[in-house]
Amino acid sequence: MPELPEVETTVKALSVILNQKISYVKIHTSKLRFKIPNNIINILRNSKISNLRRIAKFIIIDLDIDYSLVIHLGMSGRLKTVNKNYKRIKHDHFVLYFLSKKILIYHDPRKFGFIDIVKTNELQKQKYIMSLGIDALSPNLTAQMIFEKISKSEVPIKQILLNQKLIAGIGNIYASEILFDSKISPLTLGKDLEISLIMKLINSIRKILKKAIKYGGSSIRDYRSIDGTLGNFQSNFKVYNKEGKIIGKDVVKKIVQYGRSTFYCPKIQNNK
DNA sequence: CACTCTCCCTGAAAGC
DNA sequence: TGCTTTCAGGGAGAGT
Repeated sequence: MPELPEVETTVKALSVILNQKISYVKIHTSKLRFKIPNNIINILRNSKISNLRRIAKFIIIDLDIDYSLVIHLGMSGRLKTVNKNYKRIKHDHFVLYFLSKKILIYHDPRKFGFIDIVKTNELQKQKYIMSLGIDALSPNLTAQMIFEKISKSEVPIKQILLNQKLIAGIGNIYASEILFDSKISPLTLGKDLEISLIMKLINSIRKILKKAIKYGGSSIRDYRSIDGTLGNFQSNFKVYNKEGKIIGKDVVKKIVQYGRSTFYCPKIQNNK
């Protein structure tokens, strides 16, 4: 599932299309989470990729014509590139053909992702970007900042971590992994987290996400295969999807919070 | 505004 | 075996 590390890895891998000129755009399915804008074909055709970046879980592909292509992978979205001889497979929804014969494909079985085109200088005004909190890997993220926002919250920390308005980039999988690493119970309410624990939490956020990027970076060698991005990560999960696994004197337990599964070790994650 | 819940979608896995 | 049901997840939007 694409969370911050997978998006970061994808953006890095996309460097192969940097400075490339788009020659042809094909929309196979316009109805994703939102409809792909009609004008996207005209804007993209003949433009050149000038920059690639990530904002939270959004992939931003800047063009040389002051427009930016915005891609969100939702939960099953993947981007893949091929050099030529592309043959469309099921769930390939959007395809960019480059003058160099390289091809970029957006593939998304569940269609939870979306694709948008906006003027680059209006990107920050888009509601999906505007509402985002500080990036999970921002060096400016401080415990004080988070403490001020959650010190009255009755919401459990697991759910707080998923709130993109507060901290952007963490999804359901890494939320469990981060809490396990910081030995904080997912059930702890925001208001009950002392600043020292928030500092610990932030350390774990950085540690886990950076580690995932590192592993993602090594698995991305196989970027052309669709499932390549996730393969190597799973073996690194300590608790996610590991219900019943014995860790020390504890056992991984699965609970459901706000309709999302949470995996944790009740004895280890006791906030001590 | 802040919070909770439902829904979108498909494929994999579990259930029968 | 094969059909049916359940579950997974990011985030918008509705409801409270």
